[in-house]
Amino acid sequence: MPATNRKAAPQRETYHHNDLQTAVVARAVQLISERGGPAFSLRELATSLGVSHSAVYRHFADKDALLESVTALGFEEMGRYQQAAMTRADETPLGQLNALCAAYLDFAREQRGYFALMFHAYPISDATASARDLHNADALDTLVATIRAAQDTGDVIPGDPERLAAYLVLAPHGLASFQAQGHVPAFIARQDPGPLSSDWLARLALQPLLTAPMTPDQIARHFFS
Amino acid sequence: MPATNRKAAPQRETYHHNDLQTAVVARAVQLISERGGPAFSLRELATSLGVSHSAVYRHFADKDALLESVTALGFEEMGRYQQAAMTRADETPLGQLNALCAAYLDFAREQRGYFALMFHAYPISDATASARDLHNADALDTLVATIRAAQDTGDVIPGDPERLAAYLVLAPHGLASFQAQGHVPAFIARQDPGPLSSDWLARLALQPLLTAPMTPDQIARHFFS
DNA sequence: GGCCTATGTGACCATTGGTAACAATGTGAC
DNA sequence: GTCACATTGTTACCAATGGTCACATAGGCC
Repeated sequence: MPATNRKAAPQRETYHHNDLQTAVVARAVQLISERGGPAFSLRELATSLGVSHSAVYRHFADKDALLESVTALGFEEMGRYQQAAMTRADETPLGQLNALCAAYLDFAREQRGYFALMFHAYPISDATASARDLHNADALDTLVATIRAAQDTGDVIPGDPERLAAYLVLAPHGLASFQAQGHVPAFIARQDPGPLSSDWLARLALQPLLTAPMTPDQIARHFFS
Repeated sequence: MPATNRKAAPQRETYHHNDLQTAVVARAVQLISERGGPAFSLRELATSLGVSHSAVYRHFADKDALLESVTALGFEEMGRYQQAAMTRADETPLGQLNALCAAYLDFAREQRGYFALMFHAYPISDATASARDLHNADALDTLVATIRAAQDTGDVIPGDPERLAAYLVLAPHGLASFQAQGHVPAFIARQDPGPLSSDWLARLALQPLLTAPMTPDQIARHFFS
């Protein structure tokens, strides 16, 4: 036998795998995360689960269908990042805004694979598009409420909160998009006096909306005390 | 003969193609532009040029090498968009800023294929990364100078021009990234009272930097007089 | 003309996404 | 229990793809 040029399939003793569907998605998530995108073959995925590649087609119409499932999980995960940011942030609305931006950037950095599927795929599938709209509807409520609160405390400039929210999404998304690609342009990266941190980047995006933006001096003192 | 399931190869009468390298890149640009990304096979490219697929390997080490050449052209093209924006814009610095942002968005929309190669590929190749840095160095000079001018006229809020430039790149890039994927989130799209135009989107990104942001009423009057 | 190099060809390979006929297993009706 | 049937998995197969190699053709230079 030519035997194993791939890692030996973990032999299972039962003929049926009992929850192959879940196992396939889980492994796909893992592979995508490891490789920063859907750079795996169905065959290697199936083999690594000790299953023939055609078994996968019992559970997913094709590879795209599998990727859509994974993408949907990505939006859920992103929602969890957002919620965690809200609960973990200090109590000021401005702190929360900062945490929300930072969470977006953390997600793009830590979950490259998900981010690529969610935002760097073309053409975007209908399923992904509606998953995104659903996520946005939720996320927007939180964001707008937080902006309103930050306006009430006088930290954020006046204006229609939903409009400000639109700005506040675009800049972090732009940054996240660079970040996800693994190469933040130098002239942006050097806005950060230290190693790139999400908190820093979030602050950068937020500055234009602040009634009292920090001076470079203040920033240096605040972060490198 | 099974004959042509693909479009018949345009027969050439000379054995040598005389400038296959150029022809390959040109056709690759065309295919990428038509399909919004590198969704073509070397074989179909070669066949459409009336050449065997292995001929391509005389001029490019592999497919990635070809894509890198195309990507480099993308940065050149983007530079032209930027320059055109500067010369075509009305004479006020603010108008120029708006035109620069709009040009970025126009590029993302009109040159989806280039944009995808340049900014939505992962991992980014070294060649692409340095092409980008080169482009950025040029583009940044223009941008910073324009921002400075707009600050002098009092249209743009004070602050380190390079920092403002960083923001001004991030927001349009975020927008462009959505746009390139063909699905601008609803809550962002509805900031625009009319059909999505780059000019509108540019204005959206610019608003937070303005000393006198427009009201929705003003915008409506300005665009739908 | 003769030689060397550049360029193109066809045959071949392993891998990939996908399909289909078939085999093993679970399940519900009787 | 067992018998039909739907699930789930397997093997064998297919066409397309990126890539390599030995070979063919052409151009340039002596």
